[in-house]
Amino acid sequence: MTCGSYLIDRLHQRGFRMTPQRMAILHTLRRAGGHLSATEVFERTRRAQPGLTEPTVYRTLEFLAENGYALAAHIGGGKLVYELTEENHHHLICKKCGKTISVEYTVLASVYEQLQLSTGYKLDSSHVTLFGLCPDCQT
Amino acid sequence: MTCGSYLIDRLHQRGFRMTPQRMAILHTLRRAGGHLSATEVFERTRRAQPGLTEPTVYRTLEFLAENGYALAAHIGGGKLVYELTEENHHHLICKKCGKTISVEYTVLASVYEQLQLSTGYKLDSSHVTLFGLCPDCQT
DNA sequence: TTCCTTATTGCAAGTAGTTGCAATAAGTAT
DNA sequence: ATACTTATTGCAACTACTTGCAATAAGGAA
Ligand SMILES: [Mn+2]
Ligand SMILES: [Mn+2]
Ligand SMILES: [Zn+2]
Ligand SMILES: [Zn+2]
Repeated sequence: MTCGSYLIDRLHQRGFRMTPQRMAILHTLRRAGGHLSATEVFERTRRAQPGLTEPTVYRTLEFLAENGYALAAHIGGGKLVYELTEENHHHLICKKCGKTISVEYTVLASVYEQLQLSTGYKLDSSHVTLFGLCPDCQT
Repeated sequence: MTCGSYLIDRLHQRGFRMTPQRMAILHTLRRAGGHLSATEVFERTRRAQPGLTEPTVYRTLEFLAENGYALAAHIGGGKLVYELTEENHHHLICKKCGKTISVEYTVLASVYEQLQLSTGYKLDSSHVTLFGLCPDCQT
């Protein structure tokens, strides 16, 4: 039916509920395919859900990310974006022009394992964002 | 004299100016020793500089970080903090309890070099923040 | 269907951070 | 000292994000 239906059982098993708002926000994320800010999600989802409010969007996105239904990424300048969980990947972002490239999930795996051993911290090893300067901006 | 005096020549060489506001903000950062948010910097610096405004604080901190006079770090939840450049280090932050530990600068050097070779990006290799769960929060 | 519990939402008000622009004042030259 | 250039600031208005709380409604039980 709608594009969030597949989640209903998983939500219920954990005591959560499916709502029209969550359904619509999931639909927006699915349709976008890539990274969206909370404001973008709000503006796009509102078209199908006129009553939708900003706090609901912020809380829903946080909820989805915390429970593994979506990925969050800090992309610099304090900006936070979300996307639906697809295959695992990381990002390199150019601080100057904003150009973003994806990095294989496996590239960071060994380093993170080493750090986990030496510190005891269990590190996020998915959807990590690294910053730098792209080839064009290194003048 | 005041704790930002040592910067005056370096600023002038680049066409920048030293101001009472910058001096006072540098003094606040120096005295704190560790990470401070923009709001914390504003509230502390205002005590010595009553006319100081928020935009000036935000712009000054951004200026200091962009020009290598201070370090910025995203510490999760969209929070951004600043500190004066001392010895190089990274941070591991627990997403649950917020506990932060420092990591040797050298730990990440080799990985970042490899990534630079494979992507062409020149990556930030100082004051990197990684997220995860500390030993206590891994239940 | 109807009732019940409580997760979730909307509202209203608040805090945090940003931006355009005119006024100020740091530094330099005369 | 004085005048000049323009980097920097303060102001005001704006956008982004958060929070407490009462009202709503999802899901389960009777
Ligand atoms: Mn991504
Ligand atoms: Mn630090
Ligand atoms: Zn670039
Ligand atoms: Zn912890």
